[in-house]
Order: sequence, then C-alpha cells, then structure tokens
Amino acid sequence: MATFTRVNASSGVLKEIKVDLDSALDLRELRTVLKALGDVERLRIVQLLAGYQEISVSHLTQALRISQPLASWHLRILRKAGIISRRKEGRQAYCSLNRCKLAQCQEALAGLVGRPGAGMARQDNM
Amino acid sequence: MATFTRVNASSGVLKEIKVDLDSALDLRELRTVLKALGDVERLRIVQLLAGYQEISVSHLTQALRISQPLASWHLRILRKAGIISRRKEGRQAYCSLNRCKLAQCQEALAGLVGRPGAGMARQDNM
DNA sequence: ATAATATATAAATGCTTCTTTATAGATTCT
DNA sequence: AGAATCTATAAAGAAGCATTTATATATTAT
Repeated sequence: MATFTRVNASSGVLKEIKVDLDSALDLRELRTVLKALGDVERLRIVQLLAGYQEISVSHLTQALRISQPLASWHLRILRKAGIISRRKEGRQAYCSLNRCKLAQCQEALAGLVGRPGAGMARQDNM
Repeated sequence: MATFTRVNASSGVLKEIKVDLDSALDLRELRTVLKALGDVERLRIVQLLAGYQEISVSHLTQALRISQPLASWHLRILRKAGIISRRKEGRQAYCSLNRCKLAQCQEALAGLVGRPGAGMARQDNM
C-alpha cells in the first residue's frame, strides 16, 4: 500500500496519519464528491463525459440543452470536486472525466460500509 | 436479469425501456441517494450503522455527539432516500442500514461511467 | 482594428439545506 | 393519574445552491 504522511489540519492537532493513496478519500472529501454528484444536471454531464475522451464546453452545452453559464456553473463544481479536468486550447475548453476519482468514490463508499479498514477508518466505540 | 418495461417520461417520447431491477436507479433516484450521502454527518451515521445490525436513535445521537433533533433530521433524509430503515419498538426507534441500496448506488455509479447499458441508459447523440 | 466566438464571472432571485431551540406525541414507569 | 423518556416535528435563521440575464475576458477571423 502506497502511503505518505500529512498533517491533520482540521483537528488543530499536529498528527501524522498514514493515508492509502489508492482510495484516499476522507469523510470530507467523500462528502464533496458525493455532493457534486448529487444533482441531475451534473450526473448527465458525467454520463455524457463518460462516452468520450474529452468534450468541449459548447458541445456539452448543446448536447445537454442547458445554457452556457449553467454548464459553466456545474462544470466548476465538478472540477472543484476533482471529478473532471479541463484542458484549454485556443478559446475552447475541453472537459474530461477523472475516472479514477469516481473509482475512489466507489471504493470509499464500499469501505465505509463493507470491509473495515478499506479506504475509511472505522469507529468502534459502542 | 429481471426486467420490466416502463415509459420514458423525461424525453416526452413514449418509449419502452428494459430496466435491470438489480440496479434500478435512474438518474433522479441516484441523485437523491447521492445527495443524501453528500453530508458529513450523514456519512458518519452510515459509517456507524455499518458496524451494527441496528442501533437506536438515542445511541446514535450519543455516539456521534449530535443533538437529537439534528439526528432525527438527518435520519429522515437518509430514510427518504431509502438508505436506512426504521423499526419502532416501544418508545425507541431502531435504525438499520439498507446495504442493498448502497450497493445499487455503487452499481449505478459504475454503470454511469463504465459498462454501457449496465444500470443506466446511455445517450450517444454526438 | 473590428467583429465574432468561446468561456467565465457577476448580480440578482427564489429555493433548499443545516442547525438550534422549543414543543408535541407517544410510551413506559411510579 | 402524573412524571419521565424517546423521538418527531415546527419555527426561525443563516448559509448555500441552482438558474437566469447581463457582462467581461480571451482568442480567432476578417
């Protein structure tokens, strides 16, 4: 298992943590990804993106029949969550799916409920 | 594969679609489930519930150190999304995880991006 | 340089979500 | 019956989200 150490900033306590890079989604990041996916328009974007290597914003806008600023809005949320990437070429922006991020999300979800210790720390205090 | 036919209301076109019942989450329902999971408190609830057959609301409230009304609020959202079930006994309410729903969610997510046709209809109009 | 195109951002607006405090409903205990 | 307990709901407020219209920025074409 590939690991690295990092500082736990959220707790205020400086503590080293072993993190599994292959499914390194803590609760907060998992929340962010799931929240980003929890919208029909954004799911349609992901669905569309899944069928292509990459696609320009204008094509996406046409394909999904949504306004261009709305597409930009949703793309921004997906990008901030790490679900998609953007490549700029000339005046176009090409979007592509970060499939590994989605895989991580599924992993984390499975780890949350399934195998203890896989992708997510378990608390056993009751 | 268990299937049934239904009308595609979103497109306005009346069209019969084969649906896989084992991962029968359409975009809207997937959205609802993901949205319900897209919150740290609710993920903590799911995480806790995953470790037990069932757990009472008051135990859950203590374990997660959140107020009782807040627990009720989040539990309601999880229940409406089909992620948890509730069994009432006396004055207590016992919550349990619907693991199959989470599995469906993972399936749908995988189907959305991965195998075409698995769990989710694909659009190929570009 | 001007015009056209592609994308992003801003402002405004209505809607939903999260959280707390307070209260109601139902069940058990004395 | 009355008191205590468990859970749900209501009201209220702050914060955040989705959407539209209008505008800015950057790039290409004429």
